[in-house]
Amino acid sequence: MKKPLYGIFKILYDHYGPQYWWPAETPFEVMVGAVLTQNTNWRNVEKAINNLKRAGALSSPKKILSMPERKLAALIRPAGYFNIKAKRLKSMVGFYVSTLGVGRKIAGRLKTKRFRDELLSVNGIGPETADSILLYSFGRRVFVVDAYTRRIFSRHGYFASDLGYEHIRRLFEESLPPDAKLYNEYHALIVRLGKDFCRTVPKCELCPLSHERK
DNA sequence: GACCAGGCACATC
DNA sequence: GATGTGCATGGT
Repeated sequence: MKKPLYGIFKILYDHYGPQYWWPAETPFEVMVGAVLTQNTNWRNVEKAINNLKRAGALSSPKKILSMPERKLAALIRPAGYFNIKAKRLKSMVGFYVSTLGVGRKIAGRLKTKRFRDELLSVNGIGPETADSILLYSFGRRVFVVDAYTRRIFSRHGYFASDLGYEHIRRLFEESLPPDAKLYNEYHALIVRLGKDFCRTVPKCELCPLSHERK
């Protein structure tokens, strides 16, 4: 019998302690980072975010909207895919200003399901980016699934490696207490574990979960 | 020089 | 509905 997912959380938490996610100064910065980190090393994202900060582009969403796309792309160059991500940032910030409202008043009234659907309709925001924004920027109770989650838990036999995003998300949400703080910490711990051990080594004996393997 | 990193949209079958 | 491909930098 496999250890419950909540048990895995406890192992990780005992091993690593709190992760204090998301690494950003403001909720808006979380949203920008969520787009920039798509298939990209966080170190590269940090360089791009620092460029944006120096340019004053994170102090107000409208600065990003008024900035020429080429200039925006140049600033986020270190994060890779800079042309496509410049477009995605523009559409994401457009949504932030128009639909969510600058004071986030509208967002507060949206139910999470509706909020998620709205985010998914924005160009450049897919399931993981939407869920990262919902959880880490707005504190909504949504479990974030990423490549590490899929890789680690499929290797440990919890599901097939090609199981769909929504199925994996549902599995975690239905197996865990409904607690946004828990989801926050759990996803961060999974990423921490993935960075440490589960990159290219399928079975690493140093992994804190290795003794849980059947 | 190959391989990878906290995905997504779009084309094609 | 599933599968393949382009997007791009910087670290190991």
